[in-house]
Amino acid sequence: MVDKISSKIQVMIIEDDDNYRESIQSLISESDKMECKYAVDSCEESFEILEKDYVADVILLDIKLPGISGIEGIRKIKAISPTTHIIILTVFDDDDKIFNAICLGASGYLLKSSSIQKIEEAVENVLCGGAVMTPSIAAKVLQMFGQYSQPKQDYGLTQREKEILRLLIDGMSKKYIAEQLYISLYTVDTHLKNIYSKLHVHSQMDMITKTLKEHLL
Amino acid sequence: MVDKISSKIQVMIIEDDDNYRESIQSLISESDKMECKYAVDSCEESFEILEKDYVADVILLDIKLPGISGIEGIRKIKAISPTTHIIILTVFDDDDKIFNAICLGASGYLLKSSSIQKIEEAVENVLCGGAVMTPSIAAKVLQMFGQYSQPKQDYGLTQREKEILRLLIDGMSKKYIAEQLYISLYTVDTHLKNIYSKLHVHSQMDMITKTLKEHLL
DNA sequence: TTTAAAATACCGTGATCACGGTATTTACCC
DNA sequence: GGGTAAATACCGTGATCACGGTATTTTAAA
Repeated sequence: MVDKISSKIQVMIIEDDDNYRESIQSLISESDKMECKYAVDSCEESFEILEKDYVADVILLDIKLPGISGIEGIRKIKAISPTTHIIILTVFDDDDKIFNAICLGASGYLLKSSSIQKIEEAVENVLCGGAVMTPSIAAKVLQMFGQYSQPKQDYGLTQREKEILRLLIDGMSKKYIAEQLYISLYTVDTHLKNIYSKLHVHSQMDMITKTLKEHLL
Repeated sequence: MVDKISSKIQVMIIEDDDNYRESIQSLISESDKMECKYAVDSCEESFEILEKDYVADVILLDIKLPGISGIEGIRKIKAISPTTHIIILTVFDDDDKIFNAICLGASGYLLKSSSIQKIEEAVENVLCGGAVMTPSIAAKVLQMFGQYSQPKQDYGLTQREKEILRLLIDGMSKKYIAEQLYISLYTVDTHLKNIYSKLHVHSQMDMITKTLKEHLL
């Protein structure tokens, strides 16, 4: 038997800074829960390993990498090994890339300055289906969430007007709406005129973009 | 001098479970960084205290409360004391309420089962402008983020088609777009026809709703 | 009970749109 | 050099839209 089956969590590191990579690898080696068989310096290398038999439970992934970047790598890694969880591990200056990363399916985002305890904790958490973020990242994510669900400005639409707006957004024509609501097409027109006036728009298109962008309704 | 000015972080607790409240309060009292002068069992009580001189740095807030709920309370607390950070502290069964909470301006969401170390850590983090989430919450938040920005389906729009789509979403008319791009109105029309065909829609409205809802572009 | 707001209905006109054609030029790939 | 995709241009017709009026009924508030 060449390879003894290990019950430890299989962690892979993709990081081009030799010092950091080796340092993390040796720290992980000291853990009794985790094991790091492969620590590579590019996504390309990791693909080769993953395409063979090796199954990584968690990959610690740097963003700034030569060749295929970490962000791009996420997609491919997920494609080769869907069950593998990815934790982004980087310095804090990538800002907008973070969002790409988490949208692409990374389960966590940690600073390189994080302690080995934090990393171990993160690894365990993502294996349980959780996600991990440093507070600064979390704050940004939450901030975006806040923006996303603010009705902020109230244009004083009446119930009927909102109802008609909803139907229009669902793709119905004025004519069809009139039929559905058992009212005259002229009435729908009047409502529409009032909505336009309240929203300060001059076409259905403007109205719909405004409604969807500002999350009215 | 009645009140000695303390340099410790001022933490307030709003929690209706007597046991839990008192237990947390006494644990905080043991900390040399935090101090808990007020531990109340309703939002109403906290309002009174905040409306006087007292300034809380952080409030640990339960969601399920008699009278004004924690969710509703957030808004008022923020109104009275805008600099106060709020950490939701509750059992994990509120699910959708979490999102309301974070959208309303809570800086963190912890489980009641969290250790005092985690709580202390969280308090320090939110004071630095960070946010804190338990991994399970974070996973949900990220999941929503992922949905929000997936192009998933590619309709094979060409560059020019995307450009025109963008301009239409910015509220421009076909005629105006033609002028801006120095092309004929007929050409815009042709592009539009092709876009319709690729997106399987039959009007600008449908096109825009589809584009915005599916986050194409 | 008076007032105001909301919902309803109607008309006409000019503008814009959707969509069926057809056709040419450019660029790139095999 | 032939094939293909992309971008460009043109035409006509019927449908739909935007918007200016005006006006009645219903409902709710004062």
